[in-house]
Amino acid sequence: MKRSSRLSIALHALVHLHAQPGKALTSAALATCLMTNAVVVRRVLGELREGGIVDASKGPNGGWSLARPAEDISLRDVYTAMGERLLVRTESDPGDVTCAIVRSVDRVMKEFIDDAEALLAARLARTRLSDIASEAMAKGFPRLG
Amino acid sequence: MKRSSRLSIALHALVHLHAQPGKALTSAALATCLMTNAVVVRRVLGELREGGIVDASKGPNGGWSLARPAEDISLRDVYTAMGERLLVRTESDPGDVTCAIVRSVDRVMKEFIDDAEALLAARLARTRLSDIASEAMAKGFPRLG
DNA sequence: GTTTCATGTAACTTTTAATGTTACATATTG
DNA sequence: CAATATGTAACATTAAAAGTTACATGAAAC
Repeated sequence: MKRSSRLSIALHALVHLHAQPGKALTSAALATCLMTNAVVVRRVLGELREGGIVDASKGPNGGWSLARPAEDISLRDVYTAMGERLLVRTESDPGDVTCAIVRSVDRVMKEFIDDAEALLAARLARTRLSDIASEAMAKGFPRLG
Repeated sequence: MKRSSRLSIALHALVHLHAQPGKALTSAALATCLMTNAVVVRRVLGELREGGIVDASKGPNGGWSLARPAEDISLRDVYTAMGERLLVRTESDPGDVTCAIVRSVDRVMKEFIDDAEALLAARLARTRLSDIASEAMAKGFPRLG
């Protein structure tokens, strides 16, 4: 996987977990389906675990599973748990902040970014994991063994 | 300048142009103040020129100037002219789109991104170059010779 | 017209963040 | 204790942005 957002990776993994209720999926199995690496999966799902969205268990028959129903997981929950940034950063060079113009630009941009984050979060809250899952399932998809 | 957004660079340059009405500023002079390179300035302002926000003139006493009053330049105008992305990209790996889940995730994310772009553009439209400039000028700033 | 100065732009290098990889410690099941 | 999975550190790779160099093009001043 070259350049997809961690958010997309997370959602893809979560749909797989939702599709296999009661069965823990390993990082390795998910990595194969997501066309990425097991460590990358652990890094992403590790954040979701800290956010209480998924559970992880070690040992034989261990792996990842949803911590609560897909209906109760919004994209905002996932976004927040990951500390993900949907907005690109706009800070200026630290050596440049002695300039009053730079400070004003930074301040205006910060106000904008703060507003934008709130707007985005509100929009993300409107979509739930179950919305993605039901659409994907309606079309059929390969299950993990 | 290590990692600031092109949008910040553009706004910084535009405020300088606004502060020196009737006088064209060169890429080299702006680069010094923006703590970056003249070619970077030309690349950014070149897009604004195509968007009708600034004018460029060659030869002695040439350089960059605003194409219209700062009151008539919104952050949205600048954003649009630059084809800038405030949102990080979320596409999945092209080799992965045979998976129905990936396609559903991508579709949901695309809907979200489209909505988000509209929200951000509307928010950007509320701030004008003159808003940034008047704040910066109230605090004083170094003029370019 | 020639000199000077500025933009326009191509080609290349450097830098940075994200991602991928390897290796191994830790914990859990049976 | 053997097998298996997460957790994580350390390092390598990759891709995008920015920086740099070099030079062609065009406009003003003399």
